[in-house]
Amino acid sequence: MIDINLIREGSEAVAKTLAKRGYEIEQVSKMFAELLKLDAKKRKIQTEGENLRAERNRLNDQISKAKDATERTNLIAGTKVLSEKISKINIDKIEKKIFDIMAGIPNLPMEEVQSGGKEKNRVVETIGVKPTFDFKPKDHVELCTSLGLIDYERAAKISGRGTWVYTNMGARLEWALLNYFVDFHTRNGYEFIMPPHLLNYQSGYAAGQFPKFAENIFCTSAGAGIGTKGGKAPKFSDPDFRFLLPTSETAIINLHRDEIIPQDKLPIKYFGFSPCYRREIGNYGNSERGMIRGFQFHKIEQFIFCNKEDDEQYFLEIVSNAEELVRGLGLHARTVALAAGDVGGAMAKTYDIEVYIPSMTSIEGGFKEVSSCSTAQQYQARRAAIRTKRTTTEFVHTLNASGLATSRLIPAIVEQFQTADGRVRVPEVLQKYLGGAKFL
RNA sequence: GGAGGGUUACCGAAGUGGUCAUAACGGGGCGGUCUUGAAAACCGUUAGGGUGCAAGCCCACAAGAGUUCGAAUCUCUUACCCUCCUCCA
Repeated sequence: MIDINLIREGSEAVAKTLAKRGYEIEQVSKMFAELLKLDAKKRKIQTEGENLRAERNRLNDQISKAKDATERTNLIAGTKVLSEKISKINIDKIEKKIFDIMAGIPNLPMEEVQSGGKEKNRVVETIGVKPTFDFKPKDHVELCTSLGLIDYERAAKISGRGTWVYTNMGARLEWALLNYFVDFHTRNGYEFIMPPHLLNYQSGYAAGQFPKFAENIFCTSAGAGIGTKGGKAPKFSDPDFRFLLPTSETAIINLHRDEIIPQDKLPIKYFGFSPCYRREIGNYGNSERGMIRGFQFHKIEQFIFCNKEDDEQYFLEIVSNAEELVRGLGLHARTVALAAGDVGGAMAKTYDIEVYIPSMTSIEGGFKEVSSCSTAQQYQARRAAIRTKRTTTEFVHTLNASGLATSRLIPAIVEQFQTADGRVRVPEVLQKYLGGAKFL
């Protein structure tokens, strides 16, 4: 949610900024005109209501002090009229309209963010060197299967498409990656968070998942289920409604929802671990075989709450942390500054770290995102009401970056580190977590 | 799942239809005055939101709805917490 004052004070400048995301200036201006009209109307109605209330409060005060029954009766009659008028004033409807428009406005890309869509993304950093092979390299699905790291077929049997089972050294490799990340962030002074995976509606609402993006989310409720008497689809209104978090970020933001964080607690640096559950509607294609995209994957997320002037500093910090993790594994990857149109709606600036997967070279050069590093500035904090108090209360800035997602690292690792004899070299930093194993 | 009890400020807690939410009373933290220093005492502060140039006004007693001229107080719904029973890794 952006600050409505920005639109009140300079709707043209805001429209111009949104145009960087590909919005039509004319359409945006029209929407703002409508919004400002509603806003003025809302404030007028609100003032009217408050004046009536003030008058009623005055009369009510007099009722208890009335000298005789006649005066009392007259005063009561007066307040009755006022109450009648007050009950007719309904501000909820107009407020909801304003909220709906505001909720639909994405965050404003920062000045340094390139205008335009994906094609304007810019590589800002190259990590490692592109591996070369003097034999015919295999793809990750083949390698993971032949080495017994992942069982795709049985995963389909027990769960369905878009899932996989980690088996044997595959499971240990996954575990090793997570350990490597946990140790790294802990060393850097971040606090480890393991949130519940099922969250309530309010958390989804504050994080912006509901009601607009509900179709991307798995939802549950106690009454839902096949063969259950009275089984039904989950509804928001269901007292047992929960949803499976799409990233631990959703849980971490909500940790401090509706709180005023004391200055001496800032910055708060967390890293969270959870599986990420996503429906991925319409996102499946042949190009994303194996574990490139699934309904459930593991991700460690860095998350920072800070004062606004520290935003830049911590943005650089979380990007460099994510790069450091990739570099530590010895993988070839790159960091890309996303153009405005490719930056997620809640974010003001995003750098993606993309790892190289040789078998996918034909698609965008074979680079796949393993970390998305962003600042939301005040956008998320405003919706979740997370503030701090200096001279007045102000919204904190929130920043988040994967650190990292494992499901795309395994394909990158097995493909980049494969040897002519069909084995895979274990990155040195992971060996201690794998009992010293040098090869898979 | 069953039966009770609760939710008011930083904490404890009073208030049971208007005269106590400018929140009684007790306690802790931080800052200040005073002091050679400390203690004590005193003052300020320790979570708010909306609107307005401002004075101010409105809202906030877990959340929502209702009764009433008027609700912290009465009624209903929901959430959360505690105790006991039941169940359980």
